[in-house]
Amino acid sequence: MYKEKEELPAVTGDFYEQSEKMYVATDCIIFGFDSGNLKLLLFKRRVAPLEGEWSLIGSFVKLDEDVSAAAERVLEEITGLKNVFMEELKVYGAANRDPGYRCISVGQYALIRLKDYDKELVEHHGAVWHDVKELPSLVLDHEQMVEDALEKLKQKARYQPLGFELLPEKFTIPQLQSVYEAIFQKELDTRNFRKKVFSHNVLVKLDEKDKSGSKRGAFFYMFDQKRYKKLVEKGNDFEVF
Amino acid sequence: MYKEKEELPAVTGDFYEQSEKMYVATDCIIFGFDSGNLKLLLFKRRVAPLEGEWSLIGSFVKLDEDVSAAAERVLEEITGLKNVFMEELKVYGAANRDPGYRCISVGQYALIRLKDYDKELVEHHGAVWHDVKELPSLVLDHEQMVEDALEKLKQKARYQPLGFELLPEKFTIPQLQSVYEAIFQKELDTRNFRKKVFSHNVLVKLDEKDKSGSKRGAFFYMFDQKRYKKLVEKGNDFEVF
DNA sequence: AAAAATTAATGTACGATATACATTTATTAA
DNA sequence: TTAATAAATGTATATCGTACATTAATTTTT
Repeated sequence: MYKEKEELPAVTGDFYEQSEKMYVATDCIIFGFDSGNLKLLLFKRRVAPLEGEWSLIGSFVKLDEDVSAAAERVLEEITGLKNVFMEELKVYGAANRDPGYRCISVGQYALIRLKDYDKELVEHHGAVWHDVKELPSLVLDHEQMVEDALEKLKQKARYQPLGFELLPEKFTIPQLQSVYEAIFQKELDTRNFRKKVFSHNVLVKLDEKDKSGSKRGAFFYMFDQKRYKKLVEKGNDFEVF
Repeated sequence: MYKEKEELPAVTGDFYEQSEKMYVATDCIIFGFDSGNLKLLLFKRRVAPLEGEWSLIGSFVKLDEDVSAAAERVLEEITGLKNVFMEELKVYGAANRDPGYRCISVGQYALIRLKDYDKELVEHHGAVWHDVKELPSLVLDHEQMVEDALEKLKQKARYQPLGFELLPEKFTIPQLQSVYEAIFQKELDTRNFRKKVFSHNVLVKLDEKDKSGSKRGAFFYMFDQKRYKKLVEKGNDFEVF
């Protein structure tokens, strides 16, 4: 027999010693929506290294903490929000991505309702909302993360009802359309949009109107989570859009 | 001013000390295709811990190594193959996923041509191909990884020409259909399948026939990478299937 | 009180695509 | 020559995507 350890150093699953530490971090790409535009929450670093530079909001993953929990912790620390839509984007694992340390980062993107977050907390951390069309330079590979997140959002939003995550519970159809126009970066036809979103029977019309946007006013709607879940369970692999 | 470090422990991006090590690994979900069935390459552990148990093939990520490079290294060490389709699946980051150590794993799935790999190398590592419909129990969260990979493959294969990665360069339409039937886990209509795959003009018909599967023989085709890339560049967001 | 202004809401016709479905063809083996 | 086998092909229908213009409700202005 051959000596297993020597001939099969890496794939056998037994541990070898690493002389330096490997760090694991998570960075959050936090999206919001306001007056027709997608917004991104960025953070101006107030300590070295990279003081004064804009970056995403992140943290190291603690040794006894799930990676997803780390991202939830960061989000809550910055915005005060729990239980919002958040999902893994991608691992950023280039050996040289962070000069000086070896650190991989798990990018996670979140969609939040701009009305809900804790403004004091955000300001206290030096975090600021930026229009995604006018972003400053970001540290490290954070610009890549944002680009990837925008692309993933575009893809996912076609088959999962993500638009609703960016709006208040009560919203109007013109508002919803505006969200999707921001995500897909193109204008949509009003009539076709309505046809599509109504076709799934997951919107509940309310009696109330939103008069802030027009003289006539637009009816409020709510998204029916239960009915949506039933559709998914039935294996309905439908396009929300 | 407040003391930044105390009040903002985690989100400022500066380093705090971790008392124990965080390990980063990668596990490869390696798919092949043979006689109508999807196959998965599994590895019977020959050393403690978990000796004798089946697991995916993995490795720790080295300190000076990209995460993706680690997966490529594992794949080559096991199969002798380079430059095959491989893509990140998901991070497995539960704090307690590996008893004893804190280790996160980046799952990566690969699609390989069964004719190409180095059989001696595979056997030498104690790796064995299993039909995905008859898998043994796997260690840790590896069963979850396989399930996730199968689901992702199903999703991705609709919009990206992944089926070709599992076949030899020259293949017949019945073979190709068989691959997609294995991926989607359902039977497809011959006429509609042909209509669809030919509609994109990315298949090149050869003069040669494959007589192994029938008396009449089926013509060989090749996938035209260049023409496919042109379509993608034109922004053609088409369903391969 | 009437008119103007503004955004919300609605329907239809046409083209493209998905789906369901049965027969003929090429070749080998008997 | 016949039988057997899998490969190859076309059409009709339903569904869905897309393009496109007018009317309705309400407030503000005159």
